Amino acid sequence: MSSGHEIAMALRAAYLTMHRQSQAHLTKHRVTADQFVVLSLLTERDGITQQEIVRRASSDPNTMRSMLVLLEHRGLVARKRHPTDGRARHVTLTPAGLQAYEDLWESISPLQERLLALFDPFEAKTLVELLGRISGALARPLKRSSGISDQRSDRVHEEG
Amino acid sequence: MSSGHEIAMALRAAYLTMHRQSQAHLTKHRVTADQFVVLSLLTERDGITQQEIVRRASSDPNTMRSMLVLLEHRGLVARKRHPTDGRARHVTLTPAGLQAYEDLWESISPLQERLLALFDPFEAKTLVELLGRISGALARPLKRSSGISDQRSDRVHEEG
DNA sequence: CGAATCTCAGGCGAACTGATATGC
DNA sequence: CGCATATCAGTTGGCCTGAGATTC
Repeated sequence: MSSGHEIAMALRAAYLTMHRQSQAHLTKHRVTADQFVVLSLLTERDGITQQEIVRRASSDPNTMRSMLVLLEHRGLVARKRHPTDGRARHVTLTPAGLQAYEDLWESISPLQERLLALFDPFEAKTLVELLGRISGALARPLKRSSGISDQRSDRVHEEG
Repeated sequence: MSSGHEIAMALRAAYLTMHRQSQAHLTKHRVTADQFVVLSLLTERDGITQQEIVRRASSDPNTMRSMLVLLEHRGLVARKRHPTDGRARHVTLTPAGLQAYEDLWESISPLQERLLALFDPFEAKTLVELLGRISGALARPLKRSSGISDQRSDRVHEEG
């Protein structure tokens, strides 16, 4: 029991199901689940580089750029030059973006409560820990990110 | 700690990381991770309807049709009329499809072992159970599937 | 110089909407 | 008839490859 394949299929089913539900809750705001993720990352730490967003969102530079350009056109984020590194972009949430995020949060919070209600506190903690093990161990060095450290550097744990 | 959002982000990161790795391992065979999932479902139970595949793959009819048409053009699956229901399609794996699946399995098994090695047996079982709770509880009645019962019916649990 | 960050062009698989044909 | 299954047309967002510009 519990082969690697079984874990993979369970992970896939859980993610796709949740993702569909998220999409459904957000679609009336004309925002996708992935765009919501980007906005939420910016509320957690505003003013970071695109590369940093790429890492936190488990995405890639090209995809993230087009997403951010789209969000910029809607006035939800601002993309300025990084003050000390001319190569990088300093991405921030606009007031409209923050407002949009709060509206989106209201739309999606019933789903998140429903998700949380499936577990007792210990189970929830366990689940997050086990999932973190997967993303931690299987994460690839996409572009060998060394990090600019916008405000403070968070160590990139290179797996041995 | 462990809010609904935190669970969702951990789930997302774990899935996307695993999905990228799977893609990378399969790309040399010109098969996507989702196509591999379809093939693996057919090896578990061959000769089922498209609707059944849709449910098991957590997908939708339109997407699944185009995937199956693609796999049919490559000679990996066959799509015939269902013997007792003229509306349905009876999807089977061709010999070439079975061979392809075995090759794909070899390519991807190192990743699956790596995935499995992250957990002790109890953790693996726990993880699968917790993930199953998510897909079970959040699954939507996409089209209110009643099931044709290809070989035996598996009860569709309508949530109350 | 090399390396990092981002930009740009283009292609592709998957998900979706909405409408339609056909058989139960 | 209603309903279920599958099909078809078309759109979109996200992921990818590969190339290039700019800056460190």
